This record gives sequence, C-alpha cells and structure tokens, in this order.
Amino acid sequence: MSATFTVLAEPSRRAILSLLAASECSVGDLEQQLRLPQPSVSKHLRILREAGFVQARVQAQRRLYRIRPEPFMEVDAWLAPFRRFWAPHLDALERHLDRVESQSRRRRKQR
Amino acid sequence: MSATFTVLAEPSRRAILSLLAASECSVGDLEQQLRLPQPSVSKHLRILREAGFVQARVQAQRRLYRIRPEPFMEVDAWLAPFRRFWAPHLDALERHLDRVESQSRRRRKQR
DNA sequence: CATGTATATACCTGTAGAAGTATATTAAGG
DNA sequence: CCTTAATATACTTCTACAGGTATATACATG
Repeated sequence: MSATFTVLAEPSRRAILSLLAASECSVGDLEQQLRLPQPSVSKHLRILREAGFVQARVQAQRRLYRIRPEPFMEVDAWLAPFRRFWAPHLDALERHLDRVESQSRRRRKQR
Repeated sequence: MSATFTVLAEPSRRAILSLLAASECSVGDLEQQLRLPQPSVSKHLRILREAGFVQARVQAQRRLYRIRPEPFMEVDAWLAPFRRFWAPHLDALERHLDRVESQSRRRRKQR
C-alpha cells in the first residue's frame, strides 16, 4: 500500500498512467507525448511495472505498455472507510430523488 | 494531487487517518494507540492538516482532530478514468454468474 | 554482419522528507 | 504566579529517490 501511493506521488508517472488509460503505448509514444527524456520514461515504467500498475508486451523492438487494474482496485478499497464522510451527502440526495420519484409514481396511480 | 498522494504514502499518516475515520482523537490518543513519539504525531498531523485531510478544534489544552473529506474525494475522482479497467471484469463476473445461474435453472427444468 | 532504432540500465549528484532529540508555546489548576 | 500537562516547533542526521548523462542490450533491415 505504501509502495502504491509512493508510485502515484510522482506527477510524470500519473501522466503516463493517464495516457495509458486512453490507449496502449510504446515507450517512444510516451516520450513524445510527455516531452520527457527516454531514460526517464523507461525508469518510471519500470517502477510502474514493478508496482503492478502496468504490463508490457513485446512487439519487435517496441514494448507496448498497458494498464493493469489491481493497484487501482487496492486504492479504491482503501478509500472505502472514508466514503461515509462524503457519501452521506449523496445518500441524502438519492433519498430525496427516491422520494420525489415515488411521489410522482403515487400521483400517477391516483390519476 | 501530488501533495495528496505524497501525504498518503507515509504509513503512520494512513494509520492516523484510519483511527480518525473511527472517531475524533486528540494528539495524545493517537500517540497512545499508535505507539509513536509525540513530536512525530504532531508533525504528521501538521502535514495532514496542511493537505486538508484533517481539521483540529481546540478544547482546553487538547486539539481534537477529525477527518475532512475533500482530499479523499479528489483521490476518488482521480480513480474514475481507471475504473473501466476493473468494472468490466465485475460485469463479466456478473454475466458469468448469471449464465451459470440460468443454466442451473434450465437444468432443473429439464429434470 | 553492419548499422540504425527502440528500450533498458548504471552511475553520479542533489534534494526532500522522516526520525530523533531538545526546546518552545499555551492553557489549567493549585 | 508557579507548576504540570498537552501540543507544537527547531535542529540535526540519514536515506530514498528523481534527474541527467553515458552506455549497454536487443532486434530489424539493408
């Protein structure tokens, strides 16, 4: 878990993940789009790979990188206990909508 | 966003947040429960406070700390674009279970 | 097999930040 | 007021890690 957050603390790495969320990319693609030196991209990818965020497949001299879901799921699960600090607001909204909804349904029946 | 993740990368800070998720605590409470030196707790609380994760109210010599939702919501929002990488899997799992379910129902009918 | 292309790694340097210790601040209570 | 309790801050040291530069590895193609 510490490793997961440490990895995400780096802006270039989050940028890489953002691009990969849109589509599979080679190192060169990322290098171009992010305007980062190639060794930097490779080093970040290594860290992302070792933390399970991405996975590479080899295609000739290229390595095509793509997202792996596990660490994201971990973060999502970690957030769970804290959701009650803002979800209640949403719940209230949902209850409100349900109420409005069921009222309009009742009104329809009465017609 | 970088600050947010940097703050969460520290295990003691996540431990503090965990305790605060359960209930409002004083510095001393946290010190006891986590077995950390008091200056360490205070320093982590400062960092958490400055990043908006917690908020203190003064009660005599005590400071009672509690969770603030904003940075957690930020993390939750950041996760959004990546949810499609595992939500589909859950969907697939559900479809699978549905299929198994309806198959066993069909088999029961055939008997 | 020589050359170019794509990616990875090694090494060095600078810096942010965590732990530990000592000390300052603020309020309570006799 | 003086003392104790609760918390914050200052200062030092150590370490992890990011950036930069140079170099190695691996594959493709003439």
